[in-house]
Amino acid sequence: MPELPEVADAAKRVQKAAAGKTVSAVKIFHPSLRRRLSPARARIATGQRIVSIERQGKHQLLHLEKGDTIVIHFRMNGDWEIGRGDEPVPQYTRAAIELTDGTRIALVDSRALSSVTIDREGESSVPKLGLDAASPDLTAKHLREALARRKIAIKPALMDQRVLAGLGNIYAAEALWIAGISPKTSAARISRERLEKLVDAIRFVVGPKGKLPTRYTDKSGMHRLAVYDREGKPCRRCGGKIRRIVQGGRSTYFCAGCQRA
DNA sequence: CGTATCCTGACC
DNA sequence: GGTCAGGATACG
Repeated sequence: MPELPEVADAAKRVQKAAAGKTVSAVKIFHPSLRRRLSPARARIATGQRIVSIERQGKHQLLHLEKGDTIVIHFRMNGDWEIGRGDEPVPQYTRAAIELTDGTRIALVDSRALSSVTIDREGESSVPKLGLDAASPDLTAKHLREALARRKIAIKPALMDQRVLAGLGNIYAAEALWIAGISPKTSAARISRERLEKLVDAIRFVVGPKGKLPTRYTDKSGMHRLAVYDREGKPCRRCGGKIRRIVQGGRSTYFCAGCQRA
C-alpha cells in the first residue's frame, strides 16, 4: 500500500494499536530483511515503550522511550496486519512488532521489499525529504522553488521524494491528468498558473490532512483512476486515447489529447 | 541521464 | 518461459 494516503492510514492504525505500549520483541522472518536488520539490532527495541508514531513521507517512525526509532517503509506492497501474538502469523509476514499486551503488528509484504531499520538516538536512516504532499503549506510558490533547476520531466520530478514527499507513480500520473499537464513537460518550465492547478490536483489525490479520499489503490478504488493502467482506453475528459510511456524506468499513463506541454 | 537490483506473484 | 508491478537506491 505504497501511496501516501495508504501510508497515512497505516500509521494511524499502528498508532492506535501501539502508542504507549511496550515492545516485547521485534521479529524478523525474511532472510533479506534480516540481512539489513540483524536480530541483535532488533533486540534494541525490546522492553522499550513506544512513545509516539510519526509519518515522514512514506516512512513510518515509531519513537521509543530511549530515543531509538523503528523506521518502516512499505515500498511496493507492504502493509500492517494487526492481530494478536498467539494467533498464527498472516501469510507473507516478513517482520512483526510484538507488544507486551499481546498485540502483534505484522508487516505483511508478498514481495518482501519493505524495509525495517532501527536508528539509535541521533541517527537517521530517513533520507532528506521535500515538503509532505499532504501538507497545507504546499503552494504553487513552494512547488516552483522545489522544481527550479530540475532538468527532468515533471512526472519523475513529482515522484522524487526530495522534491515532494509522498507522491508515487499512480498519484503523480493522476495529478498531472487532473491538472491537464503533460508528464513530459520540463519540470522547471511550468507556468505559475499551471502550478496552481497542479497543487490543487495534488491536494485532491492525497486528500486534505485527516480526511483521506477513498483509496485509489485497492481493488474497489482502482476504477476511479483516470489514466493509471488504462492504456488504450478513452480519456474520460476528452475521449482521446490513454497512452503509456516509460519515464525513469516507470510506466507513465497520460492522455495526449488533453495533457499538454 | 539510463540500467540493474532487491523480492514474489500475477498474468500472458 | 517472459514481462510487469504501487519504490527507492546504487552505479555506469
